[in-house]
Amino acid sequence: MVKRVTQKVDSEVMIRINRRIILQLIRQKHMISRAELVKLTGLAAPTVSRIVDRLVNEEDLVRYARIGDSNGGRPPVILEFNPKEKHVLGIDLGATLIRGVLADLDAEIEMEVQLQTDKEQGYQAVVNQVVNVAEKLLSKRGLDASKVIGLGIGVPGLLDKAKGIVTFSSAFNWKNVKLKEDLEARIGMPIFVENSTRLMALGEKTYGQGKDLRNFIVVNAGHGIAAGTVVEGQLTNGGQGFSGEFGHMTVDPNSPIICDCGRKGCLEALSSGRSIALAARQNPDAAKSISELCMVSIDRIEAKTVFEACRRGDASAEAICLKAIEYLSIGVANLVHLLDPTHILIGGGLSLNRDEFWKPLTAGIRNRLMVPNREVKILPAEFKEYDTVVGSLAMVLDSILGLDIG
Amino acid sequence: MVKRVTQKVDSEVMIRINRRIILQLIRQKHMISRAELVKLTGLAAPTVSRIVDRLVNEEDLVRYARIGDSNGGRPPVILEFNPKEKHVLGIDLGATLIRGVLADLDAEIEMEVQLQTDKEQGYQAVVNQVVNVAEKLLSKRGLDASKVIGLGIGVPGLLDKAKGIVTFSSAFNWKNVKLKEDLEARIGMPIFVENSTRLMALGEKTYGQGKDLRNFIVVNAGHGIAAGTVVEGQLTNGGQGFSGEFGHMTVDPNSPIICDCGRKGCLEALSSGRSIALAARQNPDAAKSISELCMVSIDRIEAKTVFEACRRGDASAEAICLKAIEYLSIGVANLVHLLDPTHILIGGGLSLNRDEFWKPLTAGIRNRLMVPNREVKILPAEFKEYDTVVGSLAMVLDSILGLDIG
DNA sequence: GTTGATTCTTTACTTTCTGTTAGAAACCTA
DNA sequence: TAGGTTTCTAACAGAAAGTAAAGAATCAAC
Repeated sequence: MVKRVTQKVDSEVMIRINRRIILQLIRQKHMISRAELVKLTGLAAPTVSRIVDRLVNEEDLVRYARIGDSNGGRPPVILEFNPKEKHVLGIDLGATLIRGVLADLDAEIEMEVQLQTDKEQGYQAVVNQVVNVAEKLLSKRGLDASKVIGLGIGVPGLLDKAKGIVTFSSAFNWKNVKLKEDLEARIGMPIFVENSTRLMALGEKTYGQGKDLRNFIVVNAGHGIAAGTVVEGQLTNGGQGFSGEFGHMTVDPNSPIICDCGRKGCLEALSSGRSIALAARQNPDAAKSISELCMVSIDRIEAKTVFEACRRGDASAEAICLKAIEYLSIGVANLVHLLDPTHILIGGGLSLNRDEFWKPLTAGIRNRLMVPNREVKILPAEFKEYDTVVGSLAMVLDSILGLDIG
Repeated sequence: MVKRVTQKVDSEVMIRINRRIILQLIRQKHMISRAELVKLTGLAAPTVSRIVDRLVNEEDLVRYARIGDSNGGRPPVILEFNPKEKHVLGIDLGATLIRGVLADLDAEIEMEVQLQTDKEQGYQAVVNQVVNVAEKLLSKRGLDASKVIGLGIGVPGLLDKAKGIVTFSSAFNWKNVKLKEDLEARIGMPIFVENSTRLMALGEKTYGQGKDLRNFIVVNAGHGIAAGTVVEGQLTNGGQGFSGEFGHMTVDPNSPIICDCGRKGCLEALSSGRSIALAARQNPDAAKSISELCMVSIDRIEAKTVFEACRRGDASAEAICLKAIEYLSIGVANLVHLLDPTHILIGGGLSLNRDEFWKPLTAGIRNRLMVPNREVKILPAEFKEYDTVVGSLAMVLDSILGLDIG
């Protein structure tokens, strides 16, 4: 067998690409007429009609929604993505929280289930929890698996997307677990596994702030730290699917703090929510004052608590937060210099804080950028804590609708 | 005017892509038959023949070279990229050296001219030098501009490729100079301007180590430091064309050393050839011992000298080199975690040193990588000091041959 | 040498896309 | 109701790739 070099184009590829363009637009614009599709794609009107016809009559993916308002002549037929009675499941498998959602084919969330992650009990327990969440989502609506086209799940860690194997996850302490296989055996539908941060980027790219952007980065600043990068319109996977391990960027080689990965000075060990909580708990003065101010016991102090203390004017908390944010700014500035994105979207738990997080961060980043790079826009991720889940929906829909191919 | 969203595909696009695939293969494989093209592309034989026909008879870009050896049947006609009497010019505009080459359409270098860069005299003087180099390359062969399809030039710094404006170059102290325009006025042929490091990556991708790779990074470790990244087969430009400013990654925020860009702890200020030379000159002990050992005056100590002293066993020189290399390893490891390339190619002046550079570098990088990322291969760039020049040839050929589109 | 198999290339024809042109359908304005 | 506008469709043309089969040039075997 000869190894093909590049993808040739024949009429089959041609129609597949044009079909994809049209399907993408219908999905993105939500409600759109054929006339508009003609203008946006540059395709001839009969071509658009033909493709839409097939999507409506053969593939059953699109439907005629209603007659639109006239623009001075015959009113357009408005098309919409066919919600049918089909649904998608998306799960964000976080270190502390499992968030599952049921959505329609427009990725509109219809129901949500949350569960505290019980990771201490090991891998099988977590798998059980995921199955549980999926079953709850179905049963509450009285749906069976046949009404669901698939389940997308975002996991923090390194993984082999195609095989659905989690190669390594420090958050869960997993090595080479066959998550896709194990879930497919329990849940009767196609399962898609991907890194949570890359899913955040995919979510923003498909439905959020990144819709019309070609170069942007989503920074997931939460319990851990990672980045999803979109370069020239493409979500990057890296050579082995490990792209985005931003948290293990060394930002201070002289730092005494050792990361979970065993190395010194990792961004994640200096800026993550986990590290902020740790710093507060381990500093007796800070721990005492934060604990008193926010009325939680010292071993219950979380990053959120530290930021709250900061907001209430606690100096020791502020010092901890500013230090962490400073390192994060260094890391983000490094990203910008390297990849020159037009936008930086920041999500994850930390991004849910207000000025006490955002002001020093944006200022810190800009201070560290070379002049021309300062054009970069720094924004909160659109879907906040739902970013990964929205991305997991996008992933399933992309696969099923044939939108993720060449 | 409506903004198009994605590129539609019609028969014109179809033939353009297939033409490009075939042309790329002919260029890459150097000598290839239509039968092989059929196998490699998956296109039908008549399709390949038709496209090749056009390339031979209408476009005059390919020619029948000779009859190949039989494989048990009718012997194949071997095609080659048509060298005709056409040529390309490539220039590497370095901070210390201007290297110009004349090459055939296979990017085989036919002649070379070098000039010490006279950047102290300002922009116009450098433009004059470039014109000079180009004219020498032509006149020595008795060629006139009509025999040359274009000139590609690599410049260290940020630039707007399309307009050919160098936005900022610290090496030359230029701001917003219209290099393309100014050169086109003096040299009667199309001029293409690009960042030197991205050209290194393009050179490796087109003709070198990166030929069959989809995710790799070329690190230019020389006078300055920068990186060219190829992600999913695409050379990245970034949102504004500023991608690759690896040298301004902060690797030690507590370092007292201030970079040309005004910030502290930039990789370039800690690891570049310039910084190594500076460190040696400014440390009295080291300067004295290196100067004596290598028999050069202190103000003539360059990075090369320091490495030589290191090779000859000078401890102070070794300390300086190891420190610089350590920072470089940190930077490269950061790159790997972020983008997960399969290969790292290292070029630039520093890479021309031997074990005293490579051993601590590869060891340092691997030490700083998380386990699964250690699969990455670290290799010297194939074309060494000719990398940028080869890339500039590739750029011109790509543009002229229509290979850089869609 | 002649014959048959093998490999490479071309010829003639089919299929399947998109595009063009013209006209029908459905609305607005006057 | 008439004329203009926008949207959509029908019929046909054009262009590309593909298929099948024949032709061309070799090798191998008798």
